[in-house]
Amino acid sequence: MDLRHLRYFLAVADERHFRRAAERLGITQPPLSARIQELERELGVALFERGPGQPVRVTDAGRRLLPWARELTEGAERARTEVRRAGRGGTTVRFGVEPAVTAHLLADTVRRFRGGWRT
Amino acid sequence: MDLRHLRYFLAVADERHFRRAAERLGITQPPLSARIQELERELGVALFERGPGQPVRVTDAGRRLLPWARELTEGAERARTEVRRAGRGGTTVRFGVEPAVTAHLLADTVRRFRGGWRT
DNA sequence: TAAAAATACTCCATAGGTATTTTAT
DNA sequence: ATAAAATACCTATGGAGTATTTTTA
Repeated sequence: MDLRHLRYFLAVADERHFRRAAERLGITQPPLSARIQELERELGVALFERGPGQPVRVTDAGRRLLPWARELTEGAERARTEVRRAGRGGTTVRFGVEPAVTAHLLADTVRRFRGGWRT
Repeated sequence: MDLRHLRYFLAVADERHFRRAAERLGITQPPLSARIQELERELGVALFERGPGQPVRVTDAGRRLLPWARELTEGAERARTEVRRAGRGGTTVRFGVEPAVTAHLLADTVRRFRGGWRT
């Protein structure tokens, strides 16, 4: 299982249609079917019910995979962004905001931050 | 960037030594160097300082990648486990515990759960 | 009969192996 | 001189494409 399998899985789950999902992914339908079959074989479980003339349905096991697939593909994207930024000398900040901090104060602070903290 | 790149990255960061990391990964040193170089090229930044005779050091950007690499590789493992279990008809439970719940009560409840809830 | 996924195959890109080179200590 | 990573090159696996088949509604 790699990130490609998860992206493909998400596309099929989203489109509920292999050909359209393949189109969205910029590939053709057969390799998409192959990748999904690989994933299903590795996990030992069907992720979709499908067949000619039937609508594609996500199975229970597939539904379990959905949030993980989203988390992992999005996490990879965030990692790329953060590390690239670090490579350009930037950084990434994460902070909590207590309820006592008003939206106005927060917005004002962010505005100053983007201006370079010239208070 | 796929999960393999992240596993390889973690191995090198852990061993601080390409040959030993490769050994741990069950491959040889040259393809490991190649995969790390690919990752660095994709991210546009050096992840390690290295060279003959120098110790391998993780760069600042590499340090930014570390927690993501751990989260993503471990997340993939958890996803596999959870979906396989669902395929066997099992499920995965996640719940919070308020401080009023004593460790003893919690342990007792888990024990009953594993026994099939025959209260 | 039509639509959709599966299958068969071919080709190419990429991962991994072996041998060798380069270079900082 | 040594140790370690980089490079060169070869091979094989696997991902993607095209053509075709299968199947069920």
